[in-house]
Amino acid sequence: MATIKDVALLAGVAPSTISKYINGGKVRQENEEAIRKAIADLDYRADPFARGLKMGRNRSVGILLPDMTAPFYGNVVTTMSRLMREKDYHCLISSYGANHGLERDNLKFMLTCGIDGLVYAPEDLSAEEFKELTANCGIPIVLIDRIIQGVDIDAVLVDNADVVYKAVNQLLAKGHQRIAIITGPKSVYTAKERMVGYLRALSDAGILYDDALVISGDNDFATGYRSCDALRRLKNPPTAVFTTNYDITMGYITAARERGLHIPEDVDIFGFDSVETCSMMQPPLPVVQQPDTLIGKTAAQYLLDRLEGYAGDPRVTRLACKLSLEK
Amino acid sequence: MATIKDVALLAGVAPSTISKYINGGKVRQENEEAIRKAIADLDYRADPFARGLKMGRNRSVGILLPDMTAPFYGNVVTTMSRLMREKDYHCLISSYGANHGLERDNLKFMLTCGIDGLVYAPEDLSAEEFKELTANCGIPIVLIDRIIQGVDIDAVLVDNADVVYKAVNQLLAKGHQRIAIITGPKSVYTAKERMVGYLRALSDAGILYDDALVISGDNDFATGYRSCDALRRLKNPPTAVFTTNYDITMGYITAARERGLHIPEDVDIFGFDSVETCSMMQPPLPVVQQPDTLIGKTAAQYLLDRLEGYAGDPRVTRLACKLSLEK
DNA sequence: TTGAAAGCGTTACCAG
DNA sequence: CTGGTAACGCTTTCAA
Repeated sequence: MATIKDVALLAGVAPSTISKYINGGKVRQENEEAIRKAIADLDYRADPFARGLKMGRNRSVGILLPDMTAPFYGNVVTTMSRLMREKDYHCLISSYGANHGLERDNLKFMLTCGIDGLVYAPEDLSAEEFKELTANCGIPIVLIDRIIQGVDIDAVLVDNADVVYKAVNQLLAKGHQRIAIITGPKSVYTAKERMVGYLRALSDAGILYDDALVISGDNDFATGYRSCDALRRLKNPPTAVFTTNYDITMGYITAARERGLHIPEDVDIFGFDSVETCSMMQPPLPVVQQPDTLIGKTAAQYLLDRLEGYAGDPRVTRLACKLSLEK
Repeated sequence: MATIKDVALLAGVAPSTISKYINGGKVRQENEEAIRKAIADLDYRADPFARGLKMGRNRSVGILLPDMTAPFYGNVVTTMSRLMREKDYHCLISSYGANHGLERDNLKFMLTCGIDGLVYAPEDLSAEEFKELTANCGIPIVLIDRIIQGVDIDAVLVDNADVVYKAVNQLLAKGHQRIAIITGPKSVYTAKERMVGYLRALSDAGILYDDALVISGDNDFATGYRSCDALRRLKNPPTAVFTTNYDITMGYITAARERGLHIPEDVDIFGFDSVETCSMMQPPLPVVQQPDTLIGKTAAQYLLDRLEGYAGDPRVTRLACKLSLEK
C-alpha cells in the first residue's frame, strides 16, 4: 500500500501538499496534474486509521438491530442510509438476532469500532447494562423502535398502545367479541405496549380478557403459522385475530388460507407492517402502518444534530401510526 | 475520552505497561489491580484508529449485499457472522438495494473504511469497474452468490442452471407442458443462469419456448403478485409457474390464493428459497433450496484463509442446491 | 517485569 | 501556494 509520502515523492511535492489537495484545497495547476497522476499510478488511498486518528472521526455511523430482514427495519435502514449519505456519512449495519449475548457483544463492538454515532434498537438490555457499556463511550446514540426504561437519551418510537387500541376497536366495531392477539416475546418493549392497547380496548368495551386468546412467541413466520391451528383448536375460537408483527401476520395468513379459511368471512385479521404487500391482497388486509420512513428520518436528524455538536436535552419522539385502510 | 497515558498516570505505571496488560501480557499482581481500577475509573477504551494504524487491522470484515432483507442473504449473513465471531472478527453489513450508483459508492466506501476483508454479492458492476475500484485495495475480497465475468477471485456460487433444470423437469414429469418462469432482472447473473436451466429443460423435452411465459422483473413481492394476473390473462395460460426468488414466490402465491386458485390443482408452483416457510404450507410447496449455511461457511473460510495469509490461486466453489421435496 | 522512545500515516499550523 | 514539523494514541522494541 502506497502512503502519502510515496505520492509526494513521485509528484515532487511535500506530503502536506498532497493532503491539502486530497481534502479539497487549492494547489498550483501543474502540481495538481502531477499529484493526480501520482495518485492514480500508485493506486493511493488514504489510510482510514491514520486519518481517523488525526481527525477523530470517520464519517460513518452504525445501526444495530435485532433483525435486519424485517421489512420494517429494512425500510428504516434504507431511509436512514439515504439521508446520512446526503451528509456524507455511511451506515454500517449489524444485527443480533434476538440473542442477548450477541446483543451485548455487538453493542460493545459498535462502541469501539470507530463509528461516529449509533442508532440502536434494543431488545433485551437492562438500563444498568446499557449505562455501563456506553458510559463515556464518546459517541452519540439514538434509540429507535424500543426504549430502555430508565435510560434518558434521544429516542424515536411509535405510539404502540394507542394504535393497537384503535385497531382492536375497529374489530370490535365490526361486531367481534372474541379477538385473539399474537405478539412477540413478553419481555420486548413493543410487545408489552401493544398488549396494553389490546387490553385497554377490550376493557373499555366491557369484554372479559381471555388468556387463551393471547399468544406470545418469537417475532417470526412460525409463530403466526402455528397460532392458526392453536386458536382453531379452542372450544370457542376467536372470530378475529390481531397479529402484531409482519412475519407473524404472514405466517397466520398462510396457515389460514391453506385451511380454506376465508378472510375476513371466516376469520378477520388485523395485521402489522408492510402496507404495500397487504394492500395488494384481495380484499386489502387492514394493517397497522408504522411510519418507518419518518422514524428513519427523525433518527437520522437526531443523530446528525448530535454529530454536529447539539448538546441539548435528550429528545424523545413518539410518532403516530396509521391504520392502512383509514384515509 | 481518556487515553492510555491518562490510565498510565493514574495507575502509576508506563503507557507501554498498560498496553501490554490490555493485550494479554503479564504484569505484576499489584500493577494489574491498579491498572484495572484506573481503566474502570476512567472508562478507558483503546482508540480504534490509533490501534488500527499501529496494527494494520481491525478484526472486522464487511459484507456488501444487494438486499439484506431477503431471507437467503439473511441466513448467509447469520452463518458468516457466527463463524467470523469465533475467530474474533465482527461483520459489518451494507446493502445497496439494486442501485448501481449506490453499489459503486458502497463498495468504494467498504474498501476505504478500514475493514480487513470483504464478502460481496455484486449485481451490476462490470469487470472493469470492479478491477479499477479494487486494484491494490489491500484487502481480500470473496464474491458470493454472483460472479463478475472476467474477474478471477475467490467466489462461492450455486449451480443455478442445473438445479433449475431439475426443478423444471419435475414439473414436466407431472405432465405440465406450459410452464411459466418469473425471474429477476435480466442483467443479473443468477437470473441469467436460472433462465438457462429453464430453457434447456424445455428444449430437452422438445417443448417450444414461449415468450409470453417468461416474465422478468425486480426480485420482489410485487413482481410475483402482478405476474399472476398477467399470466392468467393469456389466451393460453400456464399450468405451472416457476418462481426464482423468495419474494417473487410469496407475491405469486398470495395473488393466486386471493383469486381462489388452488395450488397445485389449478396452478402448480415451484418456488425458491426459505424452505422452512414453504414446507410449512399445505401441501408443502416444492422449492429450490439454496445451501445458504454452506455458502456462508465456505465464504467465511475463504476469507479467513486470506486474512491468515493464504496466497494461492483463487478458489471458486459452485455448491449444489437441493429440491426441498426430494430426500 | 518495566518503561523510554520510535514510529505507524495523516492532517494542521505556520513560516516562507 | 508550499512544505517542514508536530501531534493524534497506540504498540513494539530494547535496554535496564
